[in-house]
Amino acid sequence: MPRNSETESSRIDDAARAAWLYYIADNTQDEIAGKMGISRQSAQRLVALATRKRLVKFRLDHPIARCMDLAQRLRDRYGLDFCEVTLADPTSEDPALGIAQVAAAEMERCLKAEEPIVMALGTGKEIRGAVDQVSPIYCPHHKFVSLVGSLAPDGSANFNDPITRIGDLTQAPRHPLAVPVVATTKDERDTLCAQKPIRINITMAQSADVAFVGIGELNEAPPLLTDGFITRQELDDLTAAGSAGEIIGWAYDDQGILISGQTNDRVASVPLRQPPQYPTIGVARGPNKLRAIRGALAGRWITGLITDETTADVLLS
Amino acid sequence: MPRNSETESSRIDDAARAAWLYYIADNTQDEIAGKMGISRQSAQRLVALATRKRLVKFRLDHPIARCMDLAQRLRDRYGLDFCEVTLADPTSEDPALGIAQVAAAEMERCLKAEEPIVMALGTGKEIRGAVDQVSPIYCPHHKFVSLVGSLAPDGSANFNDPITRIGDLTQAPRHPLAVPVVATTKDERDTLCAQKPIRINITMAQSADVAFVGIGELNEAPPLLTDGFITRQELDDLTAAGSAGEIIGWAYDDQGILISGQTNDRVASVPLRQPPQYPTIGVARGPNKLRAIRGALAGRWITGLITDETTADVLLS
DNA sequence: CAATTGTGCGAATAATTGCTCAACAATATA
DNA sequence: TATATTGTTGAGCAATTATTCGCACAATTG
Repeated sequence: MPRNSETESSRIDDAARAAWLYYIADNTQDEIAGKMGISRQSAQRLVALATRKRLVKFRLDHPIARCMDLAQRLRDRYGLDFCEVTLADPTSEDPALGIAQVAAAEMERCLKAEEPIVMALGTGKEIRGAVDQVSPIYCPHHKFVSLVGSLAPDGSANFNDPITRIGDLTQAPRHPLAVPVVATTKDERDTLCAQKPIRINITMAQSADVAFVGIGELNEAPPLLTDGFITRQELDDLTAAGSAGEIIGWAYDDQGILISGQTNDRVASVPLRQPPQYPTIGVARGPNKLRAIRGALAGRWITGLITDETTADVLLS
Repeated sequence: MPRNSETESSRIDDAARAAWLYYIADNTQDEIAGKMGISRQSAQRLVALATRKRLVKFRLDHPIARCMDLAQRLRDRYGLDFCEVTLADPTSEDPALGIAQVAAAEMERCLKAEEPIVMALGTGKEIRGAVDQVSPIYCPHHKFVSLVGSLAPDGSANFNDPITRIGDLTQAPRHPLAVPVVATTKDERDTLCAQKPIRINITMAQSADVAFVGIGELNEAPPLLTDGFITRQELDDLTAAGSAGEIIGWAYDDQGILISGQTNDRVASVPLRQPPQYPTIGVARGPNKLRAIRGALAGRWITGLITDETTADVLLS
């Protein structure tokens, strides 16, 4: 337990200071220890803390020829307005590795706009990871709106919502959707979505200026299942109906056609348009997402894609 | 000598890849070696190359309470519109350490503007260091103009000019001043500045939207002297006349009043206005710059300041 | 009030990274 | 063509960094 909030925040300050001395001023941890009057180990811990808490951000500014080429070919092949391909680490399991940084850079680009914009966000590890990489920018003139319910299955509000986080970073108004991802019945969904605050948010989301969404797989253990938003039975039914993937809860097949009935009747997310009315960037990578990404591209659910080298390779093969 | 440009650029690509695996994907250099099919040492060298070439950039996103406070007090005390204070490493000799990163972030902020702007730049290690930290952004609608001559004393064009560099990064038009910093005689200066292309650039610079300038000291061994722009005799004369510092070549005293005559009669830089007609950010730190910074503040030559903790401390004491 | 728990600390040690050196290959220069 | 020059490589070694462990301390809990 933290001693109190003051010591806690000064520890973070110290961590930032140590990390600065380490990464920017190019000191060794021994030197940092000397300058800050602490032991070498403590210096090491502070630096590690700063990176863990993402106080330091690494950015790689170099166009890798191969990635540029893959992105161009993906744009051409799938008629995308926007595509970025990042490097890949075939070993890593992290679904957001690399693409989070790229998505964050693109989000930041959107946020610099002088005129107010509405940015719509989905959920998932990729979007959350991207938001975590966004640098604090003061832009209270923008608005953030959630495309998908942010109530956990137990009904509690999810404070790890990307919407909450990016609102903090920008000090801008945020509009989470205070509904579950999937309602129990169609009627319940309709009732929930008819509530005035929810209606307002959905309307806002439908006229957003840009959206960032994850692309969910629907195979063995998709996040929708493991996070308890749908049951094993529902997943099996979706699979049997030919589901290839989902975007903000809407399941579609390999051709990108929405699955009729099933959970789609009860999803409380913002309705998707096909093709989208505004730039909609899909953020996804990894072999288990391939089918879902292909479906999303086939159905023109997205106008932009951020993925990695290996995924891009397969999508083009 | 590089084998040829292809191997050269692919080496940089490899460096970027290695650095990505190291900093973003969190691999050890051993793992990188394995994945890229090279020896551990080569992996180490690639990572080092990437950092040396500034392909990887470190950014610290945390408001250090003390720095925020110092900045606020500097703004209040000297009537600045803008002030940022960064951490300090008392040990380091690097005149641009830390402030370069902050200045780069501020430059990037300016560059996001949709409507075209003209950014004016001075010279010196601080400005050069800042420009080196700017990430490539495609913004050909902006323009960059130099406030000070970019011809070396031997008459050769200086390709390390910040203007050239930032023009490359943004793919925007750049307007260097193809004159020496200090002409041999007043007449020569007048003749040079009367040339049409020079006149055009000076006019553009005078109606810029923002400027970033270094603040030069005029003590034992200022850059103006060591780079051969002025002679020892000229420096001694300036010192005797009470010079405290210089901005883009214009020398002023402790009250910020321009030194009359001397090199100021022959400086081929853009004339300064007092106070400036547009945001003018001074970028400087370090004990040997204190007098120069104080003079610049007293004379209201700048509307903004980027400096470090220890310098800020002394400026406020 | 004692037990528990989480957290930070230093010491020791393991892992990783950086540096120097000598050999060598490619290119430029005489 | 011979010879410098420049830059790259791997090996071994030195320096730096990360991890583990046991202990101490403060806050919470029973």
